[in-house]
Amino acid sequence: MIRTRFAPSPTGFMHIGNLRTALYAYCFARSQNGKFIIRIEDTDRTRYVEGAIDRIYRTLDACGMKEDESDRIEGACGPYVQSKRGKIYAEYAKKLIELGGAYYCFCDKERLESLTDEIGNRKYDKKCASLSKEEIAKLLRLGIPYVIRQKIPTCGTTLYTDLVFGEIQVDCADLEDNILLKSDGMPTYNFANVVDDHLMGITHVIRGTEYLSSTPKYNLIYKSFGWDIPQYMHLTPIMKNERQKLSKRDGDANFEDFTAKGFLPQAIINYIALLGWSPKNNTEKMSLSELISAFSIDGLSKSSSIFDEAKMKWLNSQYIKELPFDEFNKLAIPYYENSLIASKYNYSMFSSLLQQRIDILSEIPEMVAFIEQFENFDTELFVRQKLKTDKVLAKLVLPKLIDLFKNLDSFEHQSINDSIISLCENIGLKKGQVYWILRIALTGKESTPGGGIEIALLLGKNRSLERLSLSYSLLH
RNA sequence: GGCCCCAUAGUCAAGUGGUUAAGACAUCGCCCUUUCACGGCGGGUACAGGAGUUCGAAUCUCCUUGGGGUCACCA
Repeated sequence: MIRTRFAPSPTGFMHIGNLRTALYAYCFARSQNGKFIIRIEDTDRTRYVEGAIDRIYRTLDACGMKEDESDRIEGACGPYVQSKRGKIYAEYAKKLIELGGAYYCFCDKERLESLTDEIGNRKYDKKCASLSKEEIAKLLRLGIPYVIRQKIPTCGTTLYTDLVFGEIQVDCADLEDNILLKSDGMPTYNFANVVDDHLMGITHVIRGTEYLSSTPKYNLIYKSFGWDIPQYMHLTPIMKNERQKLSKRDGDANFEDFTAKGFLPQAIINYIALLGWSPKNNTEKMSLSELISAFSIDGLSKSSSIFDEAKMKWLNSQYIKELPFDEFNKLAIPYYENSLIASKYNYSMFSSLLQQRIDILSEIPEMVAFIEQFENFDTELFVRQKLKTDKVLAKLVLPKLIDLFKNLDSFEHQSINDSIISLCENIGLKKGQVYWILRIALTGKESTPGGGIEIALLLGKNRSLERLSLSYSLLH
């Protein structure tokens, strides 16, 4: 049985890169009829952020990824929060010492710092590795603070096969005797991840490449214990540009910032799935369940990829377009409420125009602002080379449009259209020319959520007339 | 700096010794049209550089260059 895990640290918000790691682990497990486990890695209490765990679950829920075991879903391998597993680590650390894979270290901070070299790197010199049993017992009795360090062979190489990168080989001499158990009794990642992955029966470890070259070290621990080593899939980072990882600070890498901006969770999931992985058949728009059935390890990329919000926007627009109208309208309401038209109109009129022409929901306020906002605008907008319209033509047409609107019996789409057509015939202009002038005169905007008639209908007869007159006066 | 890893267009990416080097986003042009948008059609743009191996290399090897990761009582 395949078992994968997502093991985030509750140190802040849910980063897009983390989400993608979770997504791959989830898809891989589901595609193999395996289990997906969530484990909270909170052994560093100084970095703990209140509410971060909730955010992790909230994000996973929003994306539709349901775990099989976690702190909130009972499983056989709990607890699923590392801070609640202190005793387990202590016990296994002792055992590892007995097995010769670790040792007590009593060196204090000052001594450790004295080991720092010119470039600022520091490597422990294994001083305590040669302490005798008696010395150790004595120091322990004296209550000297200690840590437990991994005992790494002084020579030889260690290697493993990563499922995406292939064979990775590292010289033991390049590895350090890392701290496994801190002086506060808590384990470091170096130890906790090994113990937990083993105890939780994880068969495939899926995580970022920052662990690619330290994995041999972890494998040494598995070997000391005589445990089976899991399979590894290391994932390349998502970059902001060629040289920087997606930054946490800018708020552009945060899942909830994206949803607040009006990105749909399924679009986000879909987009990030494609960053670093591609399906065999090249399809791009895929639901979570399609992602699961298409997922395969050999589609994983070895090189890092740059996050491109423009493409995610495009995907988002695809999802928006296919939403049932009522659902779109419902999602759009908060954005209307935050706009100049708040509680003044029947929002669904706008929704029917907007659904086909926005990429993200947050474009809505700007798109509808013209309804309430009509000020002096640049009359150069009347100039449109393709249609051969200009200010002179606008000056000619506007009075006729005003007359036309005044004399309209019924103010609805069909009748407006009919009279505009006959107007065009009378003065020998193309429909497009008149409509362009109408739309600009009504809105003062180059881009609007609808055409001239739609806008006129939204505004109503009186306001349309007001605006036409005002625009006409601007031409003098 | 040592060690590990990576390298196809502006971006994501197919490609695994023989292809006119896919596709998508973006961009540009045209068409449709009641503007923009939507939609349709089309264009330009890529194998980082250099040596090999081979009849033949984006694909294999080496070097160079560029980039990333790592070297914590952080994960």
